[in-house]
Amino acid sequence: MDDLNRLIVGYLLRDGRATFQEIGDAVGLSAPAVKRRVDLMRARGEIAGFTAVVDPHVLGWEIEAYVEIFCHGNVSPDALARDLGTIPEVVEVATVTGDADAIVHVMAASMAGIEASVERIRASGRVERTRTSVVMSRVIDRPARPTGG
Amino acid sequence: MDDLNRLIVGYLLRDGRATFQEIGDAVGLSAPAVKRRVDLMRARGEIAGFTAVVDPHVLGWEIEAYVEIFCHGNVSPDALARDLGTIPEVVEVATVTGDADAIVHVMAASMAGIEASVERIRASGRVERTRTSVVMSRVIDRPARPTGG
DNA sequence: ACTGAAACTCCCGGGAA
DNA sequence: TTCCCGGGAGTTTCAGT
Repeated sequence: MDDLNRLIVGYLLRDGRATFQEIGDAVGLSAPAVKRRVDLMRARGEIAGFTAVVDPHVLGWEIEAYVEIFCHGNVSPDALARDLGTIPEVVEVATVTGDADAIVHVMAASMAGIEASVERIRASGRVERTRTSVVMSRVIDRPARPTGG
Repeated sequence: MDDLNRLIVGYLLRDGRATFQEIGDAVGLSAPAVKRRVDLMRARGEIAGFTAVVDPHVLGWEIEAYVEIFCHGNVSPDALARDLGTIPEVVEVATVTGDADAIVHVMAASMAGIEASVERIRASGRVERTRTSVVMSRVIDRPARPTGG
């Protein structure tokens, strides 16, 4: 991963549909050279793909919440992935330091969907209790952190 | 926002660099027809843009944290956006119900970067105290929630 | 449908191991 | 020499009107 690739990635983050020629002009490479590098990065998994950036409301995901989960004893990330991976509303899971064992980001079409998801989270394995913070308004949401996939 | 547009968006979420013709074949439209619809959705802001999906580590954002912030009195989303928008490491901000007033997602290149960001968050305006949960491992990170921008 | 432009695929040249 | 990487031209496909 050299600086040239970083430049190309930076360009693609700002405009995922930029032409290879356009990128090439920006970084000082020919279009085929850019394509080769992009193909390589895709093959290596450094670029997972390309996606449209969509207002979540458009997709019908109206409500979201952050659920802190507190577990019995130790939690392995693998177990978490296994237990929570089957819940479609679960969009993000990260084990964290501090009070909680993990933070789960949930998105659903309605409050009932959030409730059901939290219920499923509770039911899954070692979860002792949860603490839910429902999002009232999303103030900042930057593309700096691509969500992977 | 009709079903046809939803189909098109769905296709673009899976492949942000799909050609209009390819999308047209999938949804039963001609390429120009697809383009007109996509242009309209972009103009309306339903599609905010297109971006590459990148492994965050590749960009040098090695460490992330969730910072709950507790404020004096009321917090307006606008004020939050103004105060926190200038901190580049701040990737997500959402006002929430529950204990905290808002949850801030921070990504940085190092723990020092996280620390500096939290310091800046504290310094900005009405923040009374913060509670930081550093991410140990990101277990699930789904593309279902496009990150906006 | 038509025009211009971009993508894709060769093959070639130069520099480093 | 061998391998890697970038440049260039021809062909096909796509974008835009």
